[in-house]
Amino acid sequence: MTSGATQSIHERIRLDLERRILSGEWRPGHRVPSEHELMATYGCARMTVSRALTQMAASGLIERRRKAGSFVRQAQASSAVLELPDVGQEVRQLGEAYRFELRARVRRRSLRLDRERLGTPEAGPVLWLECLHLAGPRPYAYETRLINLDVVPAAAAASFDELAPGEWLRHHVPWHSAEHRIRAVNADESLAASLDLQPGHACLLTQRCTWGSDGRPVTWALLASACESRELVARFSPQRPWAAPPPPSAPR
Amino acid sequence: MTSGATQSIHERIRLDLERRILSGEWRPGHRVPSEHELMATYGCARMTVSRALTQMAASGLIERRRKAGSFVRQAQASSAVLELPDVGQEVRQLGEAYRFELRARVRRRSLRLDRERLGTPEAGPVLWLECLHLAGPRPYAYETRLINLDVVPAAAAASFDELAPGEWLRHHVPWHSAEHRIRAVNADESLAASLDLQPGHACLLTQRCTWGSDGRPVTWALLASACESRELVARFSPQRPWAAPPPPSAPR
DNA sequence: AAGTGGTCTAGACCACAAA
DNA sequence: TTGTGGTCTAGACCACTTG
Repeated sequence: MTSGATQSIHERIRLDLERRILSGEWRPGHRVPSEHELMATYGCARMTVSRALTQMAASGLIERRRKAGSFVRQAQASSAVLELPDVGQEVRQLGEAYRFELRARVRRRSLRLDRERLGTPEAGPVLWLECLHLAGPRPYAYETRLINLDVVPAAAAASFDELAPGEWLRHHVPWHSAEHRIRAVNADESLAASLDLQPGHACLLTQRCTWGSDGRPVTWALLASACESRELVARFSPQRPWAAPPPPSAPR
Repeated sequence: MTSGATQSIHERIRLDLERRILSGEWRPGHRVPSEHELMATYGCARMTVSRALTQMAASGLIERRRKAGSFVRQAQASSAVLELPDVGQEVRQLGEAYRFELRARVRRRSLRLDRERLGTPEAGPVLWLECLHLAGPRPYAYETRLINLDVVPAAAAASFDELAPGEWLRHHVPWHSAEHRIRAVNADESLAASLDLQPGHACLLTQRCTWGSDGRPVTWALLASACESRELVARFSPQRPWAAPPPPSAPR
């Protein structure tokens, strides 16, 4: 009924319950049948029912409370998944030729501002980079970046002529958590000159701070784009707020 | 070792494996031990191991292939969870008094532009709203909104004097998917006047389109704020990109 | 006290894909 | 062909928490 492909029992149960919730038939606060009731309804083992309910609880659709039961949660459209591709990918998806130019590269002991940006008290060496990303002949985004050489010493020797700093880091730092701050700004003279705009032109800024698996700050980056060049998209779907992105490629 | 609270076996297995991956010990493409090997390692049933691996696959950390095994996936820091609270909540979190003023309210047959914004060919009735959100005495954001009265006929009778339109909808429409587009813009004269700014001042725009559980468009909204007022934050953590937000309150 | 969820076991059968 | 994951069963014990 609901889909064409072969469907496991726990999947069928989950989709049945989700349909009732998403359609509004079961309002927030409504009590979902207990595991024993669902066992009887679907004629299956308790673990199978439990699996369906556990998934729904993980996705935030229901809340489970011992002795009380499972309840439909309040709608929570307050978070969405924001896609943040590499600048290069972004440009190529627009059908434009991508290239970048390294505009500045300074190795230095961290200044106070650097340490504030990285959120660390340690006064280690850092690498300061500025980089212009181009879509065809036009400037697309101006990147200023700080790399913590205490954490990524190899960056000091990187040439950044093939890979842009952001991509280079993604290839050399195993994994990380990150925080993005998005805001608008009127371009100052320096930024306007870099992006070939009039001063005052509205620009979109995305500031990213990244931490390594040990919690130490890896890099801080600010990406500025003219308002007409760049737009960010975030999507929310209650069906699968937790879903994994599709496999980009098979390993090996 | 890893945490203080009591820890289930599947959780312990998952954290063990995640630590190896996040630390870089197991690079992308590395083969994770098979379920049988992990059974032997941890001395538990296969279902327990399977549960840990299934969760990791759901979160995108590994990829599972029959006959081949489970493999560490490529790092994918390209998506982050963007928090998008109600404007009212946002203002109150800044420690300011929140109120809003309804500035326009028009019921009409949908214009062509309305249908484009809603993404529907149907020429049904719509409600056009404009609304100023204030933080203390200062304008905080200007909202323009279109509500599809075919889908939410009750909105025609709503007064919007207690609840802002966005909150009213969240209470009256059961669930939905949504798409957000974020960009910057120079304020035109009209927007500048509404937000008490100079024309040309950079503003952050978040445009939201929402669909009901049946896939029909519910509402389209544009929120504009002066660049210094508002900043969006998106976080990425490979540990739990799929994690449900904490329960805000118990149902009932 | 009792109902509910949380977890676990020791099997089982099957589908799939790589060797 | 065979190892691997995907799913399921029919129990079990425990913890929690509400009635």
